[in-house]
Amino acid sequence: MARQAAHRKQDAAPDREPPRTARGARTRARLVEAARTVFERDGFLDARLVDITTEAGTAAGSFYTYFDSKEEIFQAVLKEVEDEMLHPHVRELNEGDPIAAIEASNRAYLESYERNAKLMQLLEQVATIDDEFREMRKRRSDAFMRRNARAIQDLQASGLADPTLNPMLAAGALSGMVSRAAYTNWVLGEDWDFDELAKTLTQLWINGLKIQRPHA
Amino acid sequence: MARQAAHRKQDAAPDREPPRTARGARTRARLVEAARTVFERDGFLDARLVDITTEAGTAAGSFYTYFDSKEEIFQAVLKEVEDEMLHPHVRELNEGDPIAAIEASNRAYLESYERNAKLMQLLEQVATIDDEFREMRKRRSDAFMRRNARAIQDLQASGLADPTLNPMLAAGALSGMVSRAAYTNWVLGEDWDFDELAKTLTQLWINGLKIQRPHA
Amino acid sequence: MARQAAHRKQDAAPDREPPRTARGARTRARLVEAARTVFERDGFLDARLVDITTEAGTAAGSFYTYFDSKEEIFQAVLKEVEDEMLHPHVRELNEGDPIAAIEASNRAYLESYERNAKLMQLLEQVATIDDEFREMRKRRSDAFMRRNARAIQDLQASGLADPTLNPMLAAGALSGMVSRAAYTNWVLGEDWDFDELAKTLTQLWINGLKIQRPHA
Amino acid sequence: MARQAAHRKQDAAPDREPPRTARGARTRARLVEAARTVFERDGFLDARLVDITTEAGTAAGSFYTYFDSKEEIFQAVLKEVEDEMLHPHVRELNEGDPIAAIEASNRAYLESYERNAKLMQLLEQVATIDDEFREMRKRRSDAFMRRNARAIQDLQASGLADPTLNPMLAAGALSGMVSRAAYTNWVLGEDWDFDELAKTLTQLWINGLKIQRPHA
DNA sequence: TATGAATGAGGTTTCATTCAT
DNA sequence: CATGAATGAAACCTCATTCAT
Repeated sequence: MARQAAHRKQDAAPDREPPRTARGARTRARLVEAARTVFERDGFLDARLVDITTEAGTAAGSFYTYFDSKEEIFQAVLKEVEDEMLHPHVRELNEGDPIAAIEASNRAYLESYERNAKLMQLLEQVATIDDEFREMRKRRSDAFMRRNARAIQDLQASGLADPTLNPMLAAGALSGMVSRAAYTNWVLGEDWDFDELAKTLTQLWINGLKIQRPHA
Repeated sequence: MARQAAHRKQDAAPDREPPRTARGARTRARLVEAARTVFERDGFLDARLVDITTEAGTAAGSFYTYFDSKEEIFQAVLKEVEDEMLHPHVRELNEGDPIAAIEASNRAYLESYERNAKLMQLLEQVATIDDEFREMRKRRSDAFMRRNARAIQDLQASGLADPTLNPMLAAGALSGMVSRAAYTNWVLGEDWDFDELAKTLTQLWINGLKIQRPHA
Repeated sequence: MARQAAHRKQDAAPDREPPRTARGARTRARLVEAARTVFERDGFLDARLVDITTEAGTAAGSFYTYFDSKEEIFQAVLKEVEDEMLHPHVRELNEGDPIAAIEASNRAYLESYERNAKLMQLLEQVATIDDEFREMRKRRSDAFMRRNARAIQDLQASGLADPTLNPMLAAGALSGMVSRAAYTNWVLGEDWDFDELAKTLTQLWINGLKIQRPHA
Repeated sequence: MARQAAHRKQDAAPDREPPRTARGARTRARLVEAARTVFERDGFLDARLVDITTEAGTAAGSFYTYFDSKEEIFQAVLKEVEDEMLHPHVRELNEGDPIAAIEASNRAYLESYERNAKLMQLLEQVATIDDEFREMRKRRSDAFMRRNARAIQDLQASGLADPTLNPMLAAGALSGMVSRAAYTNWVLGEDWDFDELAKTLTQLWINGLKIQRPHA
């Protein structure tokens, strides 16, 4: 296939079975690791399969023993690093202090973003290229948004947040604010101070929801 | 190629001169229009030069009479539609009612985004692909951010906004919130209600800055 | 293109590694042989890569498995036939009879030139086209010139050659005379008699240096 | 036509008639002058017709009002500078001192070569590319060779030159020696001292023919 | 005669994918 | 399972030449 068309939709991958032998597992693992290296270095588009196999120290043909396409190995890379890809969400919002919870959540997200900036940039790129991946990503975001929306609803029900806000939309918008700010800072290279950024985002989030400290 | 005369190489595109005849201007315009059609239909990556020339009804070679690359004609497309590409910014924040100004600004941005959703998606894609374009875009965003930051500072100085916020960061974050929400809605297809969205974003913006109505 | 990964660019060809399999070596050899055939038949400029791959019986793309450009495969052709590309030089000038040595050397050169006339014509052509190749060729000529110059110096020191001549320049000029005559005859098609030519050149060389038979 | 084939033989040019108007003559002259500039700067192969017309300050299409091909304008350039393209020949060999005549002739040739080095390089290039031009050049060389051969014959007849030499071959070889040395020096960039070079070549020529000063 | 844009044949180059060993 | 060479479909790009104005 010509290179320019490499990102076009391929037919659904029928969940390939895992390698049968230990050697196979090792080779596959090497390929996934190499793919991450190459993707982060060159971006998804500029990464050639042969770059990945070279980096992995395998023959070009071996790629197809484990993957059908660049998209597929990219999915495998993502699965490998799933834990590092956080979404901004407020954990345990109701337990104890909601403001502290929001702050902790934002800081955790920003720290993770900074640590994995190259990967996050990659995600942004692939999301603009590959429909399937874009939808996968949206599903994940939506899940987080719903979770945050529930937390907001709870606060509103407790009289601790602005009751005029649409919880779903507010959750979506505030999550977006944080992730966009992180993108601006570490992908576009805005060079904001980390603490300032965390503080400002948290403040805007809290102000935005008009969160008040619960009555003790 | 070795035989390529060295003196002819040009690194930076030295602002190609415009067509000298009416016919030339027409052809160029047809190409730019065709490019926009093809880009919006197929995306930047899948657009082939031959698609553009075919759409424009010219020979493939004519492309190079006016442009050197897909990137260059994309720039021309952008220039053509520059007015439609708004940035979220608050116009005339201090004259009269700042809340109304923010609301008007956000609505204008969202309307523009909705109208040009395909183009905005394209922008996002190209920004993840092409460094040069990414930087151009950042420069524009920064300009708007600074403008909004000044408006926020003025409000803070007048005692009408949360004085603890870093104006620059707040401006960046809130702009990002709006543009990210628009992206989520019209590119990722979130399908939020327009009025709800506008209202929520404005509310979050106002809450976020703790803006108060000026004393009459 | 902007998307070309920067780190992949290579300015100087970093000595491509040889094929790892026998099949690869065979294919490469077929390509080099085909290239020689096509170059000699069509000249360097008119030779198209597709002609070479067709002649070699490979796919067009296979060319790039082994070479980056027409220039590169031309170098490979030259390397293959290096032994046949003599420079006019006087071997073992001092051992025994210098006149016989000069004559033998000239005859050897002319015979080689005649045998490889097509190739020599090719060399002349490429030398006028490609700077890199021109310099490579000059380096080789210079080496031979220096060698002949030393021989001339020795003769001068022994009182057997005109001591007023600049050895370096004389060596360069006489070598040039021979190679130019060969070019005139077999490339321009002058159709001189081989023996006459060899005799005349040798005579002019000997006269030119005023070489005398050593005293027995 | 594709560029790579630009040097292929075109059908014989049927001696185009000269421009009818003064303006036409001026445009043609500008084109020829521009062609020389561009050819000397870029070489024959890398010169594009559009470069020439741009340099001449005319439209691309105007080229075909006066010439049919790059070859044709090249011929026109040559005609324009015919006087500067000397061949090494011994003028007025018999009148007075033959040695002085040879020296004068060689110096004149070398001076001309140095002055027009770029042009001479161009000649070499085109001679390896274009059959028609190669033959034209050979015809001219042959004429000079015959002239020199006659001079040599005269000297032999007068007992002033080595009678064992074939006059034609000797003339060809010695002319070739001089032109090759000039090429080596000013095209290949050997950087020999002019006077040394002239002296050496003359000495080799005289020695080669075993020329003796005529008896007064 | 001058203009400069339009044409398109013909080459080059890339690289995902296949396949014989 | 591993290898690495072979394939060929697509793209790109150039520029001599033509042509409408």
